[in-house]
Amino acid sequence: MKTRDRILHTSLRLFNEMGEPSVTTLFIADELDISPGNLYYHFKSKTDILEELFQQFEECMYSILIVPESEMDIEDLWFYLHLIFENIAKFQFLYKDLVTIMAKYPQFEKRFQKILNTKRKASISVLENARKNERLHASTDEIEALTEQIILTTTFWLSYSSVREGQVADDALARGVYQVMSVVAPFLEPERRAMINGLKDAYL
Amino acid sequence: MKTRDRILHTSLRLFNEMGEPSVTTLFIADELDISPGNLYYHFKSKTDILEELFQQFEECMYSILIVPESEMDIEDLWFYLHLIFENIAKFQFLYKDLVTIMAKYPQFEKRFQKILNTKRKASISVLENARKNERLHASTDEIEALTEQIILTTTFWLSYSSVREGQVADDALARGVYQVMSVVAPFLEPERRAMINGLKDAYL
DNA sequence: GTCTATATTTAGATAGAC
DNA sequence: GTCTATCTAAATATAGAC
Repeated sequence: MKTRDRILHTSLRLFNEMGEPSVTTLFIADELDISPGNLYYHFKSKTDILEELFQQFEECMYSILIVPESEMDIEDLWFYLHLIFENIAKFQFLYKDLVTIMAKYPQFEKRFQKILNTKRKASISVLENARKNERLHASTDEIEALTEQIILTTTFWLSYSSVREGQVADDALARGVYQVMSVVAPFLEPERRAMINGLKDAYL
Repeated sequence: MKTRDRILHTSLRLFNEMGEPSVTTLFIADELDISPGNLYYHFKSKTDILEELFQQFEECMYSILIVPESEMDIEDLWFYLHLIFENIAKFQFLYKDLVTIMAKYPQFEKRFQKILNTKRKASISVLENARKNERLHASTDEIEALTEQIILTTTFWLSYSSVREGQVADDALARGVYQVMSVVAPFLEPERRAMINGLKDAYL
């Protein structure tokens, strides 16, 4: 593995473990047993490391978001949410210090907003489709509020876990998926609603 | 107004407006047209300013949280959520950079967790009570998930607004209250549910 | 209580030898 | 590509005069 890639890899791990504001360039270099000068040979600034990681994040997220929309069932939703949450967990440093990072690196703000908007559109599309197929019973206002709730929960679930328990627990992802499903459940037919409530015993 | 109080007052305003990480002691002093030395005469460190503001926050929050529990109706909930959200907005700097601040000032972590736990207990108590009175139709698991959802939403609604729109809009509070109500609505009787959905037209 | 001037610390970044 | 040594800038904090 080349030094440049090791820097990216270790930076991501340290950011996720300790929070981006606590990780200095010197610390990254120490962790890799290389000199600060060497690190700055490969990246001209800390911002450049962030920029490359943010690009990776964007690519991962969009590759997930282009897939679905029309032919998604509730079982697919469960699986799909896992994909989203895994990607969020992979770049959790972005989410945990979201407001701080957006203030410190304003070049990311519009791009993150665009991802949120894409997610909102995907969510509304899936829910409207489920309504057409009579699997979801909700008004347009309810679908809008439900979408806000889904995006808010996916975005801040790891922050919430981390503040609540002082760290992100092993089952935080599964709990996040369950939590989002529990928001959708009340609008489903009784049998599907029971299925979601049953997921708690099966997975948590 | 004494200098010490002016420092607290202006610090809170600047933290809320710009985010705690962006506000230096020098900037606070400049804003007040006093010298840094004067600021450090009144507070021996930036942490001391934070400590006093956090205490104010705790007192405000607990004074709201001891009140209710048993005899609260859905109309009261609407009013009560406004109180909570107003207090959160008053100390929004804490919420917007929550994870960052908890990492930088670890002495606040347990105390914030205690507030979250108190809120959770209050929420469960109110919901269980509503179930007893047959105004809420939900299982114990559903009440638990609903409570998580309510706490998550109140805690991160301002962060979400701020990231989504680049700032906290004027109607962010009202939208937050509506959003929480919309999470509870599906578990209510049709007439109360319709009332909550009607709140959108009335207030937003 | 308040000021000016300065010290301390630390993170980010560069220069130049190897 | 990598190292050592060093620089700069910014933020926190202190000393001592008034």
